[in-house]
Amino acid sequence: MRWSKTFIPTMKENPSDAEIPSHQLMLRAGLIRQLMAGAYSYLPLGWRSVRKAEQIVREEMDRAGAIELFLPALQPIDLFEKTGRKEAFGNVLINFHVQRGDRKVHLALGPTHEEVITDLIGRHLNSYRQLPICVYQIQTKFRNEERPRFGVLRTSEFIMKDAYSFGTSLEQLNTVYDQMYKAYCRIFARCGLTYLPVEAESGPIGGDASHEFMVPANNGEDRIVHCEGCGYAANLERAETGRKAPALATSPAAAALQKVATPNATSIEQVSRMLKCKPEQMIKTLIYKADDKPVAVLIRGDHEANEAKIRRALGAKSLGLADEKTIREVTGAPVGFAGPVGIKCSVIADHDVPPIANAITGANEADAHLTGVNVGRDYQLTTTHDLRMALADDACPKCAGKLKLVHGIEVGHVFKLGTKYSVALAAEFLDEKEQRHPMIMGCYGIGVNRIVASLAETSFDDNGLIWPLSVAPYEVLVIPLNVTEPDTMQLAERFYKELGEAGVDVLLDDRDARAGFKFKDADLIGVPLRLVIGGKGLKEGLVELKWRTDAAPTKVPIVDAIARVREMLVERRAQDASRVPA
RNA sequence: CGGGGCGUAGCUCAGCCUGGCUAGAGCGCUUGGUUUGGGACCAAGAGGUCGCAGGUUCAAAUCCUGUCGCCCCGACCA
Repeated sequence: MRWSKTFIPTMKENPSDAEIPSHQLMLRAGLIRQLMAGAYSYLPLGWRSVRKAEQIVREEMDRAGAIELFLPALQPIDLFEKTGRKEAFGNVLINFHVQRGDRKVHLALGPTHEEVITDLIGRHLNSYRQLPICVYQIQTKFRNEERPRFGVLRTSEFIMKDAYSFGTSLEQLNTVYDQMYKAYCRIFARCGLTYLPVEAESGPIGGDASHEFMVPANNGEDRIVHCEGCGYAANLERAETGRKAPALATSPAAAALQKVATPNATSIEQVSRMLKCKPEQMIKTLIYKADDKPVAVLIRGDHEANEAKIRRALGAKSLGLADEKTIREVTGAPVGFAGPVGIKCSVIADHDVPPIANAITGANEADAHLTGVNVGRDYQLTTTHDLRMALADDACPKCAGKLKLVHGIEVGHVFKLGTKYSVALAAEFLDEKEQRHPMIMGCYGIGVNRIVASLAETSFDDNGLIWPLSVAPYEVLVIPLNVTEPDTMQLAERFYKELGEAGVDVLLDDRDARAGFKFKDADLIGVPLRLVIGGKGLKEGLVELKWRTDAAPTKVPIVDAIARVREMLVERRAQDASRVPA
């Protein structure tokens, strides 16, 4: 492509709306433009990268045995009513009525396609002999983001690869899951991303039934816990800690239990300010309802409760914060004054609670707290659990190391669904004994735009983007220094033509602009390999080659240039490929 | 949805507090010339319903009210 014939609106200055690197650079390099909050146009350069990422995804899905198809973005609302997800999605589901003759039809724009695919497969596959099968598509998804943000990272419309597997057994599910997991590793590695597969919260199926693929980045919305020692990685909701249960002995320094007035102080922050104590001196008492039974959960004041851990510790199916009425019944006080001393329900505590000597907690009485609260004497525990969100420097659950807390961008998710959708939509098969069973499903998503945005977010320098060869919009940028010089231009045209014929993605900067201007643009858009023609070098029969990441160019004789470029590309590709797992 | 910020030329912004001639700058754009290896220089231009609506006033980019849009923090995100 010739620069003068395509559309690459680069910008020297950062648009004021853009704050994070990927957003700024994608705008400045002319990859995207915003249409409205949460919706972006992909300009030629940006679209080429998206398509390259998409193609890598496609190749790896095919390699893993998945079958590509294409489902409608328009979906009848009934499907979502059947699975209960109209409710579950709520506002996120974009849905509307359209007029058809004298009727109104209620439609939704697909936020994902579990319903559609389950309906389709359930209708047409009926026998265990036809299973397992894994199908996928690359489609635009629509989710009404309440708050779109971070440029292209969180939008209301995005391209997603979604795959769905259907099988007759857990073994079949596990096999596909494994294949998908491996395919994902290859995909992100091929895209040149630094990625981390992390254990994710997976609902009632439990175990390791869900992994998210994260790109560590400061601006990532997700928080993940990572142990560099053993490689353990999990998202914050899931992350366990290696803390041990402490002794449940009353502190020898236990002071007298005292009630203090704390009018209107209902939060840890308010109480700590009023009593001039640190939050870590306090016990936060949260009243939950676990399968409709109230339970008091004790967490150290400066810690954050993890509901999934609490649910698992209690062995409960459902868990939610209790309503005001329940709290009054259990504590005899309004919300904000709960404490373990004398509470009328069962109590479980996090490991870090009993070691607090002379703790401060609610007095189960309005406008009052207790000080000098000590385990064993004032409240009883038989054991403790890991009930809070992991923190940096917590012990690793898998080794002797310490956990690190990092932010990440979720680029992929693999998930064992089970039979939720196949039951709701009657996707059943007949086994060899003529018994009906719901199919066992898995789903596997990849945010294609997010691959590109994650690269922009993590691979750049002061001058602009730095693309890996595999996802770069063009592989080689040919820059004739002076397009009005016939010798220069003639050679540039020849290189452009020959590289193109050799299957290289080449961009020719044929603009009549000064050298410095073109170099700045070249760095900004980040094309991996730069070939410069003109000036003194040309008179000596030399041209210059430079990787985007090189400090200085190397001079190559004109006659060798094309061969050298091809060689360099081959070497780089091999180098990149060596980082892709088998 | 709660909190905060911002809407003036294609982009970045000044002017607004304290109302007053024809609304400014830099970059970009057009034309001509000089330049030509890291975002050149000179000259001449084009480009603005000051987000929109209403109000106050002799007079509104500026003050008031409403509204729309965008950004950030939080809540939410099978």
